[in-house]
Amino acid sequence: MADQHELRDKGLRLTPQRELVLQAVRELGHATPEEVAEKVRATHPGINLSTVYRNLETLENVGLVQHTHLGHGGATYHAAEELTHLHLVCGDCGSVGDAPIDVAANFVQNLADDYGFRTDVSHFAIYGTCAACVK
Amino acid sequence: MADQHELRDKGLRLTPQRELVLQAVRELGHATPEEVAEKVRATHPGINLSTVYRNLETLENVGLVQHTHLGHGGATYHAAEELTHLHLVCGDCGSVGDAPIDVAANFVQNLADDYGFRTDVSHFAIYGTCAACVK
DNA sequence: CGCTACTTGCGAACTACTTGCTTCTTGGAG
DNA sequence: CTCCAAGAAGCAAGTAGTTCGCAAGTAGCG
Repeated sequence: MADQHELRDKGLRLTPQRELVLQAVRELGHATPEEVAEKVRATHPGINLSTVYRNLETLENVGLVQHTHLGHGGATYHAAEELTHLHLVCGDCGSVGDAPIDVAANFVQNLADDYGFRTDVSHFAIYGTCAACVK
Repeated sequence: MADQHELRDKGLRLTPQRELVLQAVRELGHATPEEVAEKVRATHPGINLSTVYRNLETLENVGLVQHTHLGHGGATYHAAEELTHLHLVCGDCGSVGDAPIDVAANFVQNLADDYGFRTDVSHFAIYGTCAACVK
């Protein structure tokens, strides 16, 4: 598995727990640490919450996962491969929709041109009201 | 004061503490509940943190202040009058810059057209790297 | 196969925020 | 001007989410 490479290059190991955490993130799409832990417990009940937290942090350093703020305060994790969309969080119903990252391309360009600011659009959710709740 | 109106219309009161909280938010531009509390304590040392939290919530319901997520998890409050800009948070140095809301106009329009999503751009910070750190 | 450094599990500690309860205060009514 | 009900403040305990310390376990190089 290529993942092993990413880890070992930094002197890290691919432990069963770590593998499970990564797999859980990939399957869940986006999930809070708590949700990841729950998922992992399905196949490995003894895993500790702090292990999940540590592994998410580790995997993030290596670049295999990334976190996003969806608003409630807690971070939400993604597999790095999926980071091609941004999140539309509805303040009314709480749903989280996706949109391809290029709807923001123009916006990102504006910020780069006018402020020299290099934007990571997917890091924060976009807050508003979804189509269903607007009605 | 007009504020009194906004409050009383909803059966709420204008207490010294509430006034101070509002004033602190206005003076600070944007601040975490903790920072507001600290500011208020300068002139009213006995104020309780929970009072600040409750007042921020109350003032938000009335529409005099609004909160934004800047990322660390805690909310950040603004006076409603100042909500005409969005926040550029730098992941490297942690600085928070402002940008007029119209740089996002295009982006907002895209989301509205393609997804029927009504965006509140200022609610979440825009994450990235500021000009100074890009160098 | 053995060793060493990285990891895990677990409990306790922390931080940021919330809630319950009692006492005090605001502000409209009399 | 005084009274009173409802709202608000203060305090303290509670909760959620996350981190830390340390002893025991284990991946993986040699």
